Amino acid sequence: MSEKYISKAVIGRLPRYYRYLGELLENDEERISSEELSKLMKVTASQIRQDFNNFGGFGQQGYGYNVKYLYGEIGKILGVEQKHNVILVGAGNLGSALAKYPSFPKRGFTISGIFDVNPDVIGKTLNGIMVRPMDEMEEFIVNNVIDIAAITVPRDEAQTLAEKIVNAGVKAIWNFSPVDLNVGDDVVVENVHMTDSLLKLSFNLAAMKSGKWDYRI
Amino acid sequence: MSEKYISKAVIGRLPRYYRYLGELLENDEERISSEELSKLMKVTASQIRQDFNNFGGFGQQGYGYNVKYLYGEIGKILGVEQKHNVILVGAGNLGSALAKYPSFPKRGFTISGIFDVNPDVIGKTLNGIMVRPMDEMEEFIVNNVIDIAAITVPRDEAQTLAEKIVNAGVKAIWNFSPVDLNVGDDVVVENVHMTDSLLKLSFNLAAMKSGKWDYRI
DNA sequence: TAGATTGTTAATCGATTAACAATC
DNA sequence: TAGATTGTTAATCGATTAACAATC
Repeated sequence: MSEKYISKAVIGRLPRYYRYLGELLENDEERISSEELSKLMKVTASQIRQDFNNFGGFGQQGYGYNVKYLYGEIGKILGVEQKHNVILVGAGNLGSALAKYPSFPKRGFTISGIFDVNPDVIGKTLNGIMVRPMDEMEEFIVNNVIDIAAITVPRDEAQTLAEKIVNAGVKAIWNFSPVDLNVGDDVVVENVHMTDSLLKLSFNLAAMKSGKWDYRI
Repeated sequence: MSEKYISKAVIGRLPRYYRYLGELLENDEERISSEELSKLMKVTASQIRQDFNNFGGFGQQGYGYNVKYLYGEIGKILGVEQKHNVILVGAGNLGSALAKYPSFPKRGFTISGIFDVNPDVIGKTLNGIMVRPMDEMEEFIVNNVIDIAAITVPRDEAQTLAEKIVNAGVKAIWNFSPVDLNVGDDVVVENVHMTDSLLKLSFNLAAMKSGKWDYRI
């Protein structure tokens, strides 16, 4: 296997590059050097060049990087070129917010199914998509081509549902439940643990105020 | 300054420890060794001991760690002992979801104000809290003791509002807008960039399917 | 006391930064 | 061609893991 190893650190930075390049593109910037981008993003130019060169050379000596081209290449790497079918598992407050979030369709992520156990929401529509009973989820996954399942159910239901989702053939889970899901290693999981995030903020605030810990990078 | 330096990596792991210890406590576990916890959390026992010892010795040789005590100590470190007053800046889909999220009050984070520019939502209530006009935000911050502002407004409004929030005296921003906020270094910012998170998932899915990159830890 | 397990030092590993030759 | 800036190797820095002495 001759696959190039890409570290978690690099992967974590790619969406941020994509975001900044998208903004530069909006502002009709044609080219940018690693030095200029480094000032904008507050990282080192060296890191930018190292990061990009994990995927091959996108720049040109003496010129820098063509913004449009670089944006496109990083988009390809991130899989934004392909369309993705997403289901929402859980139509509570967070699920509803995701259903209406405009950035996802813009990036090619289409919500094609929403599922919940609550009879009060089943049959209602969220952003034009009908909420179906949770029982029908597996059949729906099998009959449609679902790439990603976003899980927004309560903690204790998440693992069981994740197993059903995986058994039905989904290979990517976007997990908003405050648990670490246990799935096979042919399935990728990305967690959004909002409470963890809030506690990190709380730590940093307490650390700053107390002066007890030096916590910055 | 004799403050102990705590790395970002360690801070990032604290909420996860807190979560696991909370679950152990729910299950009436009295003690746990770093070895047992390491199996549960899928990290090394060595890392657990190193992490805890950043803050002083919480364990006892030959015994391990007392779950209740350790949970309490990490809670203190994370600032969960104190009550926090939070305002929501932006009452759109995500803001509404946050207003109704039950985990936050449970951890001592009280939403005491919600602000929006949209006349359609101003005056309405979210989870019993009235949505106020954005104009009133700064006065509200000054008159109340606000610890944290959660920003869920569109990208282009985030920086301007962040400045107003900071000028009014808030020292912690929980940022859900897809931009990096520019604030002084006496203000802490924690980002929840959901699109970035989705793109990471998309990358990992594409990498796994294509076999082009070896991307796991 | 003997066994278990922490706290902590030392060794290893990986990621970031610096430097510079290659080249547009 | 000369100047600019990349791509890439080497040096540094930081984080993780291993090992073990301290001690409950």
